[in-house]
Amino acid sequence: MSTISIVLGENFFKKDPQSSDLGRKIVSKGIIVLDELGFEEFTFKKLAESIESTEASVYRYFKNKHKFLVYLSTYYWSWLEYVIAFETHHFSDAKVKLENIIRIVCHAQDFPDALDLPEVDISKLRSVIDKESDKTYLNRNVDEINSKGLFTGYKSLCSKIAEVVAQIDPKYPYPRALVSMIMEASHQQVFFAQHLPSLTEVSKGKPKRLEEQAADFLNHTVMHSLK
Amino acid sequence: MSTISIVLGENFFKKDPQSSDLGRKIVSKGIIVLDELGFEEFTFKKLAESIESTEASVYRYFKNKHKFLVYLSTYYWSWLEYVIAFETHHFSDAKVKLENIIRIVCHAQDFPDALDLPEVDISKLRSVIDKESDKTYLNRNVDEINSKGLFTGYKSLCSKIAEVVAQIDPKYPYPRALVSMIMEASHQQVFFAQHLPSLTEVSKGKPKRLEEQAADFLNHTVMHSLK
DNA sequence: TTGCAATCGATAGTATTACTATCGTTATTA
DNA sequence: TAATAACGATAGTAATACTATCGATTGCAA
Repeated sequence: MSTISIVLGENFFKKDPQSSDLGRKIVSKGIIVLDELGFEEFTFKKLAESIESTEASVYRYFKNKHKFLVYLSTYYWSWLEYVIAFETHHFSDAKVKLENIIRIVCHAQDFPDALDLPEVDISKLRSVIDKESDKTYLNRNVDEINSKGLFTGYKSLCSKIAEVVAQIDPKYPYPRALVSMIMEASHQQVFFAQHLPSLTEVSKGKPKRLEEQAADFLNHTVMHSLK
Repeated sequence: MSTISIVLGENFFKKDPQSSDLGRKIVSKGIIVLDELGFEEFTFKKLAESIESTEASVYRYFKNKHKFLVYLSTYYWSWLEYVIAFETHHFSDAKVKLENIIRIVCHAQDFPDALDLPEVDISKLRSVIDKESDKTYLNRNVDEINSKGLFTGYKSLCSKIAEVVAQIDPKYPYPRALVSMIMEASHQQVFFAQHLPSLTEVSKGKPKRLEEQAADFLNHTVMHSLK
């Protein structure tokens, strides 16, 4: 048996949280507390209390909570890129491949346990990403953060998907815009279904899961745009 | 000559900012300061200083800065709904109508001075909406805020556009999802062009304005999805 | 014109946030 | 055995996000 691990560069932290028990606890419990409180209410002090450590110790690993969110987001996008590669590399037909990618992006299908992450509850992390990941870049310091390479996880994932789009229809003029739009929509539509249901047909009252409904909608949109 | 005015209900404030000079100043200067500092750095104290008033006075009008953002957002969506009605009511062909609506939503075309707002710099307000409006609902209190009717401005606008979509293609299964997706994309794509250019073909290096390029992309997407 | 209410500035005060810094103990490693 | 790293404990600071009170001005109504 094996486990995978996502390794992030040193720009993402002050001290690598994967290098110690405390660090791993900060990440795994941080996801849970962040999910419960939301980014605005979340503080390092509250996280520290929940793991019976101290504020100062958490600050040894991350400069501030925004950087912590960037770390978690990149961790998630890197994992997703790996899952997509693992699950779709064998599809030769680009159309089928893209359809599956979209289903994975939406979490419309299960993935094998081998792709689980040690210590990290991936569905909680996904929940955090849905609600908070936009805040990584909806920020006054986007340009500075971007210049340090902290968005490469997301950009790399989008690029790879855009390449598949371009394979299907090389003349389509907006592969990257289309991909970034559906990436955002993949969590927005589920969020809307849960909180502002009048904004979407994705709905709790239907037989399929919200994630599957979102994937159906996005696949419909993408396939009609192409070729 | 005439000016229009957007009137919001009393759930949006503690004291109606349109009822006094100070209130109007809070709104008009608030937009500017918010645009400059970004939501996280923005405080009522800084706003108060910039209009030579006091923190306590600002708090007399708005409970907190999040409510202030909700006020501004609703103000903007209400204005936009009015502009759309004014500028597109004469189109009988639903397709042409939708195309124009999308151009207006993206700010891809000018509007007559008659639709200007007194005391409010609409392009600055638009800039604030682009960067910050998602934070109105990406929030732990979405459900509470929604239950007080504070998102009706946005929901109403989306509904009206979705109706036009349904007119064009009554069998299309996702009119509301499509509209909410492109509403979000209309500011995201411009934001990406400015800060994360690898995520979109909308680009500063092209002859058309970013807003026009975004409108072209969204019109392409919508028209291929329908019928 | 007296008086009342509303408005606002001025000031003060509190709890929490977002950190930074230092110190001492314990565990690890060389 | 000695050095070092990791961490908990504690303290402290500036800013934030408020709430509360007081007094001066202004307009309007009896």
